[in-house]
Amino acid sequence: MSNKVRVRFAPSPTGPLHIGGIRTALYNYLFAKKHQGTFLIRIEDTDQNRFVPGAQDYIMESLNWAGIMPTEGPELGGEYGPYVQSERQALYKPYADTLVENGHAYYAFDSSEELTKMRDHSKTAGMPNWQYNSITRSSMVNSLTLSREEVQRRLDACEPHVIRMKIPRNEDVRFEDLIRGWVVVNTNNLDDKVLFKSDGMPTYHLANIVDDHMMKISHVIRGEEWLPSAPLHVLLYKAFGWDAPLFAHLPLLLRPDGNGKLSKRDGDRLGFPVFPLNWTTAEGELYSGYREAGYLPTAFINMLAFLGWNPGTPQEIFSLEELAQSFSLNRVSKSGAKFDADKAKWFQQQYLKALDNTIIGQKLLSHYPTESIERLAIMAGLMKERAVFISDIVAEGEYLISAPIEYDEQTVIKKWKADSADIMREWLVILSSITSFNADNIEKSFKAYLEDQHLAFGATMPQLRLLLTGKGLGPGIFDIAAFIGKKECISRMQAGLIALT
RNA sequence: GGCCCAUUCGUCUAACGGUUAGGACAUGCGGUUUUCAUCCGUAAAAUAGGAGUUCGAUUCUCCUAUGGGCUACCA
Repeated sequence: MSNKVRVRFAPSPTGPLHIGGIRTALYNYLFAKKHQGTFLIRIEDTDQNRFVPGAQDYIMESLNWAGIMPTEGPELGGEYGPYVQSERQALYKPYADTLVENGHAYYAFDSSEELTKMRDHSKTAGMPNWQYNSITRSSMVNSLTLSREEVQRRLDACEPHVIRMKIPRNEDVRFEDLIRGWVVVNTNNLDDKVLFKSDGMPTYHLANIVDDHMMKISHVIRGEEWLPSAPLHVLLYKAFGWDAPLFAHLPLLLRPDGNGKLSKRDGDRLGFPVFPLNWTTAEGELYSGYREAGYLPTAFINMLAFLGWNPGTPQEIFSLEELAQSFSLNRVSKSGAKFDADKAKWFQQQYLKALDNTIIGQKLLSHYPTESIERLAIMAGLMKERAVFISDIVAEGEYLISAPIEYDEQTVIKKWKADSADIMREWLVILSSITSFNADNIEKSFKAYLEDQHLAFGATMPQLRLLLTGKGLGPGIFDIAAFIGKKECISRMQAGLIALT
């Protein structure tokens, strides 16, 4: 790549960003990193009606959590700011005017009410796809049909109007998408899109092209939902006489069941988050997020990277740096990917397993503030192999910290026999006499006792586990015993013997 | 309806004209751990259909089907 790579993620603050958006941001980030380029964020808030307070902060916080912060953007600043389109508002009108002057655009005075009426009419007449285009514009109220004086009069009277792109008749627009190859669309299928709205704001199309040009964007990497408007964008670059950036349209993230793209309600309906972070709507409705569900950002990113991309090698676990090294747009797949919640969990499990025990211990501290980091790290080592989330360690390893208050019914029925109490009482005496109370010694002495009594380990161990933990399964029982300590073992056994007899 | 994009195991995907169509997740079955989990092994599981092009098509072309996206003074 000869020119400097500059890519952008351009969300609109209309609500929380879902994981498809994060993935788009991620691919932009990876692409920039890979090519020593710049990744920036631009907030596209040209629709004042859909603005949602807090959405912008949510977006930034999500990117920050995921570890894919841009180097230019709102609050971050940068050479090409401001990075919020509403703050750039004054900038766009002259560009729209230029297009009118050189004949690529025109003023249109038709109200949106008239237009919807128009569409409804033609629909009932059996023409479902009425468009404001190269044919119909000649019968509409615009600067192409009105006299010069009349147009000027209306403009002077501040009559509401928009500026529309004058799409040429019967031309093939072609561009090479980095993921899909050549895409060709005939302009007869395009309509005269509004570039500048009557409220004084540009539409996405205008603002996007102007900003991408001014911010020297080299590659536009965005979702497939933008593919149909890419020809319009190509036409716009041409009309301005600018070089267009290279385009790459990413496959969509699809819902795991049935059909359609992932939407915000799917997550909680299907039992997995669709959002990076929790989001509460103004009405008080909560959409759950990956962070709060307990996912490590590293696992989340790794999982997301593989939804629509693969390195071409069997390696699946990638750090962010490794992803950036390996990433390439031509290994991005063309077809939409159904989100797989099981695979997401698997990634999380892998990352938890690899996470340092002391780090897990530190995170456990908020649940067990009276415990030492050292002990919590041991707890992590004991529990993490059978956990997916840190919360599982807390939930399943509770007995490591405090004595059981109940005993698993099924295990009691299956493993607690008539003679169990006697056996455990005897063993308790021996246990009390163990001097160096570590897992090895406890195990040796327990097994020696069993041998002496001709008891089977498999039948007896669960009884000890039951007394100590209240459960029928878990980590090695001697590790548990050593962890909770001799004094605690004795008191738990005594309490258990009372409870179970 | 129109336009555009896509189509390999249930899911994510590999194979860029020649492979017993590979891997991962999930699933089944074994083994290790006298528990559970981990780990290891193993099984089942796919080229949407039809025409071409070619000595040979998962791979190239066309048609059909299916899925998806777009079709606003939303992004």
